[in-house]
Amino acid sequence: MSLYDVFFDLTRAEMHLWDRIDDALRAEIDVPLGRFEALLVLRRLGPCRILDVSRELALTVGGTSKLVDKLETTGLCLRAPNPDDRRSSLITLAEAARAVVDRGEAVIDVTLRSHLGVHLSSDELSALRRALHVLRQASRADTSPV
Amino acid sequence: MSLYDVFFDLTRAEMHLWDRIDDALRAEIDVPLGRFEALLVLRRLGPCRILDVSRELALTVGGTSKLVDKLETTGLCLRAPNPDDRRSSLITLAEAARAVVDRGEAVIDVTLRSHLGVHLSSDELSALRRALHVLRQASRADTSPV
DNA sequence: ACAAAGTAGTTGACGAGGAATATAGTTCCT
DNA sequence: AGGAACTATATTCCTCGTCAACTACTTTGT
Repeated sequence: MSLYDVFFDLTRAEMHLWDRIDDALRAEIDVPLGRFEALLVLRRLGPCRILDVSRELALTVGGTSKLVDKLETTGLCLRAPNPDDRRSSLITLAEAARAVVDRGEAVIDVTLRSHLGVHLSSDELSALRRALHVLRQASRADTSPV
Repeated sequence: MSLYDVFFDLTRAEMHLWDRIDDALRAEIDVPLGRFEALLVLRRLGPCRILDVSRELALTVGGTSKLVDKLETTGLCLRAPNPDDRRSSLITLAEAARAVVDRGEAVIDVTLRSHLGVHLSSDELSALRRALHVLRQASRADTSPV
């Protein structure tokens, strides 16, 4: 049993959960998970720059720019000029998007309950949560100094 | 603290570890991780069909076909006619690939030690292993009956 | 034996996201 | 003030992997 086996299970569990949530979100609110994650960030941060969103999502700025393009053309967010820095825009969650985000959140919760909650005891779940959180913090520390 | 937070940490930990291993493999053996995973499967299963590889990797058959194309053009594996079923080929690891796989395995191990082993206690690691394995088994059960 | 149904693989069109590049604006230094 | 260096974003091209359509072969049922 090597570390690779742990990593392999990590990747496949991630792929599977991602796909289940993505399916559910597309079916219920017609927004794929990648875009929905950006909506959650926008709601949490309030109006902010592409760069801020890209950091939260651990995506490149270029990728985030395109992601926001799509949200904008579907009317879920909008770019407004940033009065403090004309290089950037402030990305704002559209008012109409709030209800969508609320519904999507509920969809995710239901999906995860039936795919995480069902299979793991609450002890296993909190152990998982703790370990993943440690790794996430480590990866932040590993990435941000770059 | 919602289940989504656990899922979010899961995805970002996965992305980060994937990228670290991918970087290391490209640097050391010039094979990206996606292709390397297929090599590991081929070594483990011996000569087998596209379908078998696709199941192991949890990819579509079409994607796996293209993955094997690339391994074949770089000389790491080869397709041979399957005597038992002329619809399919048997994919075989090239002899020359064995040394590459051995080196890649070592590269992965070093990389994971410095990104998993360093940050998690052995208790945390085995809890992580256990929880992920449960999820992986659940996703197999969820997928194969389809 | 033969048609119908099922299975293995390939291919082309597509979408996601990264890397490199281009552009515009800002900051710093003198 | 004026230029060098830096920063924020947008854009282009590339790779990866999915989906859907298609071909070829095999299995099943009669």
